[in-house]
Amino acid sequence: MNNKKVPEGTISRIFIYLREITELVKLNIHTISSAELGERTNLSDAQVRKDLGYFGQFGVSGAGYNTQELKTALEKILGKDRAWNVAVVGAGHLGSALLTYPGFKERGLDIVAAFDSDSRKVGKQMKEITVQPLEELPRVIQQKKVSIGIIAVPAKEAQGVTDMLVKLGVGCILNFAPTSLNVPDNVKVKDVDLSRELETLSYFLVNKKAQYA
Amino acid sequence: MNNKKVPEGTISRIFIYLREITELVKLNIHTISSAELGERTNLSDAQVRKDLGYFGQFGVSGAGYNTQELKTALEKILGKDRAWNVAVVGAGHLGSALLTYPGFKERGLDIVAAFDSDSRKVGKQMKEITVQPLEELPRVIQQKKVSIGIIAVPAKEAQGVTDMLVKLGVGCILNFAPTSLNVPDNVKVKDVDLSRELETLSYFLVNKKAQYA
DNA sequence: CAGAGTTTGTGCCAATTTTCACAAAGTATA
DNA sequence: TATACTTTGTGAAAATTGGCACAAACTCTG
Ligand SMILES: NC(=O)c1ccc[n+]([C@@H]2O[C@H](COP(=O)([O-])OP(=O)(O)OC[C@H]3O[C@@H](n4cnc5c(N)ncnc54)[C@H](O)[C@@H]3O)[C@@H](O)[C@H]2O)c1
Ligand SMILES: NC(=O)c1ccc[n+]([C@@H]2O[C@H](COP(=O)([O-])OP(=O)(O)OC[C@H]3O[C@@H](n4cnc5c(N)ncnc54)[C@H](O)[C@@H]3O)[C@@H](O)[C@H]2O)c1
Repeated sequence: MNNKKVPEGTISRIFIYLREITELVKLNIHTISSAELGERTNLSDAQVRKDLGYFGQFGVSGAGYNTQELKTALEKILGKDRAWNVAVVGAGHLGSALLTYPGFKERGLDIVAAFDSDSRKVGKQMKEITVQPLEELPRVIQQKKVSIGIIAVPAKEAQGVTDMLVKLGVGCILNFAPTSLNVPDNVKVKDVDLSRELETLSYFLVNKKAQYA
Repeated sequence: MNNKKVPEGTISRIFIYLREITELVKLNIHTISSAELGERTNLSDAQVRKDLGYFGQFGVSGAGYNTQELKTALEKILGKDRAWNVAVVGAGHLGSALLTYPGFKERGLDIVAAFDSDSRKVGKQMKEITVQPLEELPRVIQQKKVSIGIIAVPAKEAQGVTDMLVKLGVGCILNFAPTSLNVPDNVKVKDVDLSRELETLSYFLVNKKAQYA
């Protein structure tokens, strides 16, 4: 264990390990080595050990990691021993897909509200959630103690919606709109720009020959 | 200009610059400095210059960059002077959202086919695309010269579908399934794990106090 | 319980990426 | 045209990140 800053990549990978470990516990596998865990996650054994090392010492030399213990420890550290309340703004194609996805709840991410400015969308029921008008946003966000917001509105609406959320104390935002959001330093934004992901892949194709020349 | 390997992050950011520059051209703004471009994209001026520097010299000292020229140059370099054929496998909630999204085509990413193993989904029309049965995949992928595949099937189906695509010569894959895919070295996979993105954000909340302590 | 084998945790090094900083090259003005 | 100002392009420094390698810690077997 050390006090050094944990790299962003490590945090992301830790959740991969946790996902795998959870699977192993279900399969009644009690022990796993960093090498095996790396194999299953397409990462190196050294990477696995180094990543876990940021959070503590969980392993046993010569034996590996106890899956149940590691699972419990990681869940505690990562804040997975509680659920997080999430709100989706924009109940269009993408917003709807997110609202109906059961995988979030399974992982402690509880979508508790959805908003849309279009009256035709308002009132729609999706799973347990009813789409509410944008006017309700301030009240509901505070009442339901939402700490994570998802932006699924068109790009030119994104900054405005973001400002509302930030003002209400939402601490982080997952942004699907292809635009750069401005937020204060204490708010964390994660962009998911799908066009850009595909474009980056296409660039790989453009330069494939070069790479292997 | 140099022959050095271009960092992945640079490639991703270059598309951000291009998006912004395209906007500027539309707004009839003819010139922009690295500082201004950085401002608009939440990146540093040095980062902007260094990134562009991997691809050539586009600026004019004392003046900045000509937006139209930079746009044309970047589009050429990035392979945006042509379109890429994309196929979506899995026409469920997420797949449908992707199929109806007009933003891809605008950026030269042409979804030309969609497949689903569920007969209830097959035949559905979404924009110009009709969902086809999985059996048609090999024929269609080759006929339509698909070079990018999008995996939007459940996690346990993902590897099987991936293997099919890889076998047919698809060069890169955007994977939405929360699982680690195994592919040969010459195939590029980009994972979009939305649960993990949200989890990573929640970790930020857990450690927010610590960060500012 | 001794000796062989396994696996962790981590210091150190290598590679990559970002930031700094400034000479060189331009613009603008009068 | 000269002078002041602006901005680029890029080496060199700093920071971050990933991989190696091995002592130490533990297990397993006979
Ligand atoms: N659908 C995709 O596959 C896809 C892919 C990449 C990026 N995106 C991005 O994700 C975002 C959403 O995409 P989508 O396909 O769901 O679009 P969509 O048009 O289907 O849905 C957007 C929704 O936002 C609502 N809205 C508009 N302004 C609003 C506001 N100010 N407050 C609240 N709601 C508002 C609209 O009424 C609509 O229901 C867009 O920014 C888009 O560029 C989507
Ligand atoms: N919807 C979301 O918001 C969301 C969020 C995070 C991750 N994901 C992931 O994205 C993937 C798709 O999610 P979804 O919500 O669209 O699920 P979904 O169940 O709505 O759609 C999956 C589709 O894949 C089809 N399918 C199943 N096996 C197939 C196969 N072998 N070949 C072709 N098609 C097959 C199904 O018939 C179904 O239509 C899943 O892996 C999910 O975990 C989705």
